[in-house]
Amino acid sequence: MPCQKRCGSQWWHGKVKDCGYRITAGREAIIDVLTATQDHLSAEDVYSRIHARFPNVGLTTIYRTLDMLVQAGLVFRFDFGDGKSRYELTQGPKGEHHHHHLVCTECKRVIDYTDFIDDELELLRRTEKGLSQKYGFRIDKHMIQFYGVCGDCLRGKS
Amino acid sequence: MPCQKRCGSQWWHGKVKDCGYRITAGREAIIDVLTATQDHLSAEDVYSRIHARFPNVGLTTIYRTLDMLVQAGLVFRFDFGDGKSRYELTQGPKGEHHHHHLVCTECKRVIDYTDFIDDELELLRRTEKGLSQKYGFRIDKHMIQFYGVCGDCLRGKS
DNA sequence: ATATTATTGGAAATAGTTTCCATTAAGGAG
DNA sequence: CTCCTTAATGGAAACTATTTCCAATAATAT
Repeated sequence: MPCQKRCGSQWWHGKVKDCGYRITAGREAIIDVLTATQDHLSAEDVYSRIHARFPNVGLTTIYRTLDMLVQAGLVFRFDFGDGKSRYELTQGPKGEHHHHHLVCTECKRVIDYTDFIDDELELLRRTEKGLSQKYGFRIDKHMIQFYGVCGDCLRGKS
Repeated sequence: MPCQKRCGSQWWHGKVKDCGYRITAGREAIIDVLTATQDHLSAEDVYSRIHARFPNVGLTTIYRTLDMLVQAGLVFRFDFGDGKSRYELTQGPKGEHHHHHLVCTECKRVIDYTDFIDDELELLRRTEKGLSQKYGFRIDKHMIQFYGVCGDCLRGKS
């Protein structure tokens, strides 16, 4: 696929190049899809959204590229317990919206929350520091998820 | 499989029965394996440990039983990013050792830590309360994991 | 001891993800 | 701008963890 027009969003080019990866139209398209959504997309989700515009981008490339973006630190891979990986930008073009997740174990709905995030991040920073000292780890990222049953499912039941 | 001798550990029988499940030798064996280890076992791991003593317990039963134990709240399922689920008792017979995880993304080693856990749990309690009020969730459990590169891998590299 | 119903093992099916390999295209050098 | 090297690609096939199916078996209530 020729890579004619890629002017819109270059904020991520540096990180990708720094890791020795090339900029391609497929990668561009995947980043675009992830940038445009608030959802937690699976590889298949990304594939179908891309396929509409670029019918010749294969599912294999989606997997490969998502892996690559995870390596490069641009994307975070989540597991919400439904058997497939979900992908999200670690941060958008402007560094916005770091959040944590609240997962309904009944309907599998996932809520992003940012409430309390400041307290959480503050504690996490302290914990990260302590852990990295005690265990000699270099800590790159964290993950916090709460699991439970959402209001709808609670009402729908009992 | 006849269930001849199951006197050792009955602390979990109540929870299982309360959920309408039966006590079987296979379930007994699986709980025993999980109780006896500090590791993060996959279904296959559990299978091979059980198979030594009970050659006629099938892998399917392992999966089924682990699912059931997760439902009953006795076991927690983790995903450390290596493509297979890992299982751990939510708490041992005496409620000991609640911990969080530190995962090396290079060698996949997982360290259980309990340092800082008090501060973390205190914050989590507050967050849980706030979240459940705001979003109407009933929160059942949480998961905190840190990802990074362990000391050995850091040294082995650069 | 018996009847009911959940649990079981094994084979086969499924689903997500990875591998393989010949082809194509990105990015640096000239 | 063109050439060259090497990474990236697509599609089919392979792989692996997990689930489904079903007839046989065993756990509990009576």
